[in-house]
Amino acid sequence: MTRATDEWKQALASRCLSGRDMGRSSEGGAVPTPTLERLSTYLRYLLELDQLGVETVRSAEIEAHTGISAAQFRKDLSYFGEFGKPGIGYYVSDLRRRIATILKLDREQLVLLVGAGNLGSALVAFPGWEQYRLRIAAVFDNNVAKIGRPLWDLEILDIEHIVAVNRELRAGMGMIAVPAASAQAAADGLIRAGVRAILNFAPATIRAEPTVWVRNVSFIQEMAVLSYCLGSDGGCGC
Amino acid sequence: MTRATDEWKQALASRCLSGRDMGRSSEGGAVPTPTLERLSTYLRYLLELDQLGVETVRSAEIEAHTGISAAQFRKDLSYFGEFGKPGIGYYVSDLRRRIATILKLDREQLVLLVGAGNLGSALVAFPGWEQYRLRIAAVFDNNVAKIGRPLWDLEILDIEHIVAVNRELRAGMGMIAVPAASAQAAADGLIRAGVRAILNFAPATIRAEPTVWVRNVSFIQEMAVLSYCLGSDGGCGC
DNA sequence: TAGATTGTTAATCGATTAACAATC
DNA sequence: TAGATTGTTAATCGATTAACAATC
Repeated sequence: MTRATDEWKQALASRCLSGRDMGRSSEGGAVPTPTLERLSTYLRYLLELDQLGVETVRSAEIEAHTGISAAQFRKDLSYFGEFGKPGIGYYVSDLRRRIATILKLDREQLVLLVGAGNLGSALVAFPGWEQYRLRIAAVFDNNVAKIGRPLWDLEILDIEHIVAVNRELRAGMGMIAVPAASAQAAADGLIRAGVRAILNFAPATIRAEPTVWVRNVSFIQEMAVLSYCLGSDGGCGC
Repeated sequence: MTRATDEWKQALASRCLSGRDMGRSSEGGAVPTPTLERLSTYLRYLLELDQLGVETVRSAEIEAHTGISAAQFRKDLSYFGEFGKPGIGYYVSDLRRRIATILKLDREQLVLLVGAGNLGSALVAFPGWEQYRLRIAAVFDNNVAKIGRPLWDLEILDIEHIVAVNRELRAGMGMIAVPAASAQAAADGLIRAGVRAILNFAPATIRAEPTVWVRNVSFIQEMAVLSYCLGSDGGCGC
């Protein structure tokens, strides 16, 4: 058995896994992680309302449509300033814009994708990126049979060239859509290329320096939680 | 603007979104949701160790390889009983088996998938299901151009037939991999078919009775959180 | 003005951590 | 036995909720 070095323990602990670290609001206070996660849900609903031409929205309506309580919504916003008018509510397009700015989604953010398999293909084809001003700028793989081939409107690039490619692109974010066994190598490549935030879809734990943010999406873990809930008629932890 | 009925508010609140509801351990106590989520991470690591032929593992090693603290690991297990031997650690294959049983992954669990697009295709092709004893038993779509065609080793079925099909299969879980606009209809179909737990990949809020468990996987929300973290050199909430 | 809804505070609730007695 | 590691308790920490004064 390998034992963790203190370095690696520290690296893990200081990132996303412990839930201990906080964001900073514009006023310097700490922003809870769940607040950041919910901001994106508010943004989704506000984009919907904006497209429908709705002008104002009240916190009670946010609760009705997202399931997040009105009090929670107002508390979440309070980390970043004042957004509404008592007696009226919130101006949809103003709030949408301000939340987008908080999340740095008011400018285009480039994303590198590692893994041109089925999941990678689905990620590139996902139609929602544009609305959030995220753009997958390049796709990489280590499979010579795939390199050079197209993946939708992108050409699959050699993972060996990731550093050189991103010297041009300067993407700040990356996604890992490779098998678990290759996930760490993919992360290392992204980090060498200058990526500072990584979304990992592989069922594997990624090691990275504390300056690199890593979040994990594991649908198999989600299904495991739901499996536990099966059979319980209420009061399940999910 | 539509206002939420109390019914619908209640339905939302009593499911997964608030984090208020708890699971129940075998001893009747409440199990925190984060504990259930971590159990699946432990299981993943234990499956790895088991395949490597490792016989015992200590909580400090769990911490080193998963980033979840040793104290947290022991606390999580304590909701379900005693699993280890002081001075020794845990027997890998025993612990693996017992965690699988807690998560009801000691038997095959059937899953219905709605949506035979790129994401649905990637989900069917995902090689990890078998290890968790999850099996996608049928795929449904409402697109006549797709119905009847194969998706890997499955035939894409008409969503209209979902109730009849699941009268045979008796799957308890479902996954939604359709555009946001169709997500609620997909959920309604799954629920009519008798599914009790749903994993929703669409960026949409699903309404369901409190007896149906819903969890959401939203990679765009994950990317939004990471986007917020960009630029902060440390102390980001993710 | 009267009614409605915000922003914020304090109270509650729940999860994580640290420490250590029990025990292999 | 001595050393190691568990299971559990109590303390800490953080997030959610409820209530209400401020204000449109």
